[in-house]
Amino acid sequence: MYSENEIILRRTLDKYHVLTDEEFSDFLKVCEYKSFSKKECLLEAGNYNYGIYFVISGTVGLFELIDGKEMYQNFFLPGEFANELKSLTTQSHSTKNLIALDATESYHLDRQQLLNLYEQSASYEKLGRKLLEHLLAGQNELSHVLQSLKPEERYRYLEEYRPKLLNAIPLTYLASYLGLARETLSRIRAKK
Amino acid sequence: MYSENEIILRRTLDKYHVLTDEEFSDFLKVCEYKSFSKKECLLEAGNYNYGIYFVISGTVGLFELIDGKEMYQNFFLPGEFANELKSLTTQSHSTKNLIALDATESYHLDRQQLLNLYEQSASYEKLGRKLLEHLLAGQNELSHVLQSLKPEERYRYLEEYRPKLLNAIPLTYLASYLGLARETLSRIRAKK
DNA sequence: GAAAATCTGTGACGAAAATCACAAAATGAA
DNA sequence: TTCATTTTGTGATTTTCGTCACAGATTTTC
Repeated sequence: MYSENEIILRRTLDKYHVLTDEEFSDFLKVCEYKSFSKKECLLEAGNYNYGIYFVISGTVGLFELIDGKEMYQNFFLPGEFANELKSLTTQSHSTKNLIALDATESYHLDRQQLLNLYEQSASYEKLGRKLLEHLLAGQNELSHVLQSLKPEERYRYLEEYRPKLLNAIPLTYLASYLGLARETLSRIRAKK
Repeated sequence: MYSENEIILRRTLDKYHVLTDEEFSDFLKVCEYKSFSKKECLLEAGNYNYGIYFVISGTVGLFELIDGKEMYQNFFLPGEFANELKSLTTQSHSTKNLIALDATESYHLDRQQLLNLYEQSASYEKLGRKLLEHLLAGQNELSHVLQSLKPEERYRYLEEYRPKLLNAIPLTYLASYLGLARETLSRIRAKK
């Protein structure tokens, strides 16, 4: 009936709001399977943003080029929705890049088709709202970590709350995510 | 017909999604006018979170006590929705405080009544979703500022994108918001 | 499997920011 | 107004972290 990947997607959506079979079936129609090889861009700076990606397998990074350096602002693991929200909602060109950090499988959800869904039923609005609530809570927490925690505490925070990132992501990228120099993070990890 | 404050509220909502007169009228029913004197708490750490506040006049700060120090994580000015989202959505006790930094007028929007509205019409869901999109974009930006910008650049960011905060909020509180020592921010402001 | 590219570890060093300390200024309360 | 409290400015000192440099390790590419 449903493929393996479709079941994973549904389980993920269920965490936010349970769709009926019919609603989920319509939802699947806006999903287009796309795979990316390592280092391929899902969204490139300067380009228009056509939607978001549900990560099935692999890893996706969000970064911005600042003084020629790739500053990572977020990471998306399987079961998460990789996005660059600002350009998506304002319909402007993105200043950031979404890049596959490993070979990655995804469903692409087209922006306009998502908007159509929103008009179709309050169920999709609710799903979107709850997903956003979840994303915002996470982003609040990240800001807090950066505002108040010392380098070592930031690392401990990752260990405790986002341990999967430690294995999946090169330390170099994690450093920019945590607002630290690569060497500092390396030394923190070295002791103990 | 509508009071001054109700018109301000409506104009604010319109920025996200336009409600019909009837919808807005129902919306007003969940709004309860509340005023706070300076230093009064809208939400206290340890307490249950009963909703969000639309700021009519004054200033509201969101802070968390860390090692006995008040670390400010956000500020809300007139026309904004003061909130502590995590405890609101998870229905848990708040670890943070919402406090009036000046004499403040607000509408309190009761959590359960908001949930009822969501069930009533997709229009409210859409409003909530769009408001959340806006909040998330702002929070993404703040994280970026904290991840990538040096102290002086953080101050310039405030000057450029949130200049009202510079006047409305004591420098001491802004320092924690920007992840800096109070003295550092004072010196940045001193030169030039 | 060899070469290239990327990523990590580690020392030395310096710059930047945190901390400490205290005085001055501004604000608020009685 | 006066006193108390809060907020801000500024110097001296210490600490932390970023920067630079380079070697070793790991991963990718062909």
